Amino acid sequence: MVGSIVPIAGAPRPAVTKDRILDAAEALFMEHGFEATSLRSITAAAAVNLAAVNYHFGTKEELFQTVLTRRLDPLNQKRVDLLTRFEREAAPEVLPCDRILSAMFIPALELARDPERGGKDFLRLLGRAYADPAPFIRAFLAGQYAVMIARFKAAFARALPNLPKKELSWRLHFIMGALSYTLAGTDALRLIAELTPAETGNDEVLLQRLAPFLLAGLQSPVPDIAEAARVPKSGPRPKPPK
Amino acid sequence: MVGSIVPIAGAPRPAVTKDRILDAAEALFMEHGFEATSLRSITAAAAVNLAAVNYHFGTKEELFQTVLTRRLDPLNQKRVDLLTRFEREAAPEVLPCDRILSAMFIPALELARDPERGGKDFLRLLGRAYADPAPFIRAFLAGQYAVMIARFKAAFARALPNLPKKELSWRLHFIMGALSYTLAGTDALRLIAELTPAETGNDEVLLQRLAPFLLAGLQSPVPDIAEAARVPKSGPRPKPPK
DNA sequence: GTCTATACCACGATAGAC
DNA sequence: GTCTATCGTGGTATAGAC
Repeated sequence: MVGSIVPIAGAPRPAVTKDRILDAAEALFMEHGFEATSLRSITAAAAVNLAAVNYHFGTKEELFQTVLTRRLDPLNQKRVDLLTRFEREAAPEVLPCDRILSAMFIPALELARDPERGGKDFLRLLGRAYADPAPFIRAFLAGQYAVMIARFKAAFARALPNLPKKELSWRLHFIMGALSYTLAGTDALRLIAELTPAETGNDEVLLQRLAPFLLAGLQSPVPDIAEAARVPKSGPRPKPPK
Repeated sequence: MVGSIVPIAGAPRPAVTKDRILDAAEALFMEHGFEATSLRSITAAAAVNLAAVNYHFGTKEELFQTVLTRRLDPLNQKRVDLLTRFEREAAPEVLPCDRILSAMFIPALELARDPERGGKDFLRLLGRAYADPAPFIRAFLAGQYAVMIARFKAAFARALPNLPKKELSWRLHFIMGALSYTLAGTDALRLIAELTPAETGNDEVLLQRLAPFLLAGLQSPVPDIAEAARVPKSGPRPKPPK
């Protein structure tokens, strides 16, 4: 496996082929998405041979997964660790929702501010991957997130004992959707909201605004779905006589 | 233009080449996404020649845009019309937030229940397109949504007079994110939330749950961003002494 | 105007030489 | 480990048949 034999000289080898490919791939995947990024452009940017990708990673898909795992594994681990720490600090009381959400957001904010680990660009890539229709990407992310989501869901269930489990599942789903979409960046969509690039470029402020928004939805009363299931054909329901 | 001269016989011409391509493309784009769908698979499914796409639509991108426009233009027009109608019915009082959200959701629900117009499958395609990183898709959708979003933003601004315009822009952005992600379907992600396919398959119930969630966030008090801007390095802020 | 056959170049992947 | 050569498939363009 990698590193079974260390290099003879511990000198500062700037970047081995494998790392050069990973760095170039992260930047290009981030900019153009998975399908639109060619292996030829990656190997050209990394100044390595085309076949090196196949040798080190197998397929383009495996390369993509490696790019994601490199950052995502530590991120989700930090989230779980931070949640555990918050819960212990709050014990014996139940950790409130806003603190649970903080345990999800704070590690992401730290990552966004650390250019050494990819910074906000990686969060953009992650958000895009989260919305990608490619089955292999969806299956991969489901596995990556499964443990973290289960852990956070249990924490929310304790904080919201009156919320049905199924409703909680939906709300977590909505939260992940809004979060990933927001992190994916806005590009042309920022025009829709009439936000200037300066306002959208700061991920910290962005997540600081998103968290209260999601918190309010999470803590809202349970809707009566059974009654509202039949939607009138564009017809107004509580219409006043005038 | 199309239809400048009607066919000599008004017979039920089942499907001309152009429509056959559009129908096949819609189904395949929906199933595999834009990049992963080949023109050869589309023309094979439509039983037309490969070059017919180039003749009728120019490029693959233009074909994709045409597929989207066919459903999206009427959908957004209905949303604006319904909002206008609701506002007139509520006059002279200001239309409340939940009614404004209804004007966005009801036409989408009707579309989801109409297989003749693509049904829920089209909404899935739309949600995926909304999250696609391809620049041409983002720019296209920004243009498609610009008028509708501006109209709804004005309505929300009247319903929430104390909410700063900038905060409202953000919240609309979050709403569009959660909505598009939810409509895009869940596939592998539904495993994260531990939802069964039967529970996720019903778009009506899904949107009925999403609307109250978003409404609560939309109406939540304005957060104090200035003070919260500095996030501690994983450090707990309101930590009680123990 | 419509449609077809065909050619072109870039892509991901792989085998085999070095 | 690295490289060259090559294969099948992708989007695109065009010449020409109906």
